[in-house]
Amino acid sequence: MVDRSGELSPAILLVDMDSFFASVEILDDPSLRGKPVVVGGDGQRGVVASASYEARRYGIHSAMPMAIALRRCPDAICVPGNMARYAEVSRQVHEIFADVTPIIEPLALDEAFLDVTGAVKLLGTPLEIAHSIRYRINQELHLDCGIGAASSKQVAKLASRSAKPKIVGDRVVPGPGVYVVLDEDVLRYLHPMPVRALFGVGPTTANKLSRLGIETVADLAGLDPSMLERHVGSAVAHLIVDLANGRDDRPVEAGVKNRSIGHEETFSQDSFDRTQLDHRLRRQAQAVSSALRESGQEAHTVTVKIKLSNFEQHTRSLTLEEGLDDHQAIYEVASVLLGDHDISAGVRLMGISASSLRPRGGPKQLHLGLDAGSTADPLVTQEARFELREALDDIRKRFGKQAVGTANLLGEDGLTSPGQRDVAFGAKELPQILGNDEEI
DNA sequence: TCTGGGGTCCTGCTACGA
DNA sequence: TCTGTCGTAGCAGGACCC
Repeated sequence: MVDRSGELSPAILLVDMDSFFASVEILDDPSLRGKPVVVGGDGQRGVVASASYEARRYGIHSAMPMAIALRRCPDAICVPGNMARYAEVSRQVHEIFADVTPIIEPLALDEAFLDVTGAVKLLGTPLEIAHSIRYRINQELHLDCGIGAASSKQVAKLASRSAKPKIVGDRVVPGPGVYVVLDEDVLRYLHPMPVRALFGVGPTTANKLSRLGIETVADLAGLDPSMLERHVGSAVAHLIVDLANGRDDRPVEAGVKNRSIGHEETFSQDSFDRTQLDHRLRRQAQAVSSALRESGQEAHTVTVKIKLSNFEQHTRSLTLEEGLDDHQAIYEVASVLLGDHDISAGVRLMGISASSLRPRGGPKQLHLGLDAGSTADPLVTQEARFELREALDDIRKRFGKQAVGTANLLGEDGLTSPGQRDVAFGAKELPQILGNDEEI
């Protein structure tokens, strides 16, 4: 067969590791090889994060409640999972990608888009590049993957599924490993698929479309998006009709930063106890603040989410002028937000998320909490103000009297004048809680 | 059968300032 | 001074992804 993958422009690969978490567990413990392995939370409330192909033969798949998975296959070996280890292997996989192209957009630990357009002259056609990446992952890391190649992200993603092994009945049928969809074949490839295959069509949207008699991508392709707007919203309507017609010009973007960082947990038993929730909130605030500092960012919005025993979900959020990255400050904001929640129904899950992220170390707007009336704010403490003043004095001692000033004295570019340090103070007050932080 | 944890994006509503 | 309009930002909820 003639390799025409060189005609793809841009040439986009989607590399998807096979049963990634389960495969890493088997790699680390070869006695698991050939056995049904499921990775995920144990207990009654966990779900499957990854399942080996032997486990999939029993109808087990990711996101399935662990209780059901174990009922389907009582002999399945349940492994709790080790995200740090998976992240480490993921980094090794990315090192192989980096030898091919710098344009890598990770989707998850086990998946990434690669734009290999620039590598074609040097390394061969996209098909040859895909095979060489697969070969190296297999030889160097002893793992398998499926790779889809196309000139758009959406089609490359679907092609990667076509490349992977399939479960037919209770048999595992090997896939081709690499699957290329040429531009001239895109519509032929897409149109017979169910609408659910498209990115952006989940169970809810698929149900709505089904009620309108739209079952396949071909059904969707012939529609005017404005006819769908009333049912699925304008953004989704335009997105899915475009995708159904093979229109997708989203580029592969390298170095995309997270927009939020969060931590949440489902409790083994519903909690009705505010003191217990408060302890857990403090722990979650520590996890989030550590992650923020590790990423070199600070958050201006803090959101507390709870899921009640009846699965109702509620969020409360607060946006602050100053960025937070220390756990005490995040905890205090989260604590106020949690106080707004009615927990009488019992809390199944609770989490904190930090968003509106900005790089740490840029010009800061700290809050003094010193002006009249501001002490009404529950977050203002005498201690914090005292410590803040001490910190200011320290800054002035070390960097001079001009080292700190008020935000309204900043230049139009938001920066202090040359020679000044990068700390300024705003007028609306909510204190930066300083010091006494065992993590700092 | 009974639903995790990490995220992103969109929508509708409300408040607020110009 | 009051009222209506518009744009923007924040908030809460929902759908989606892996």
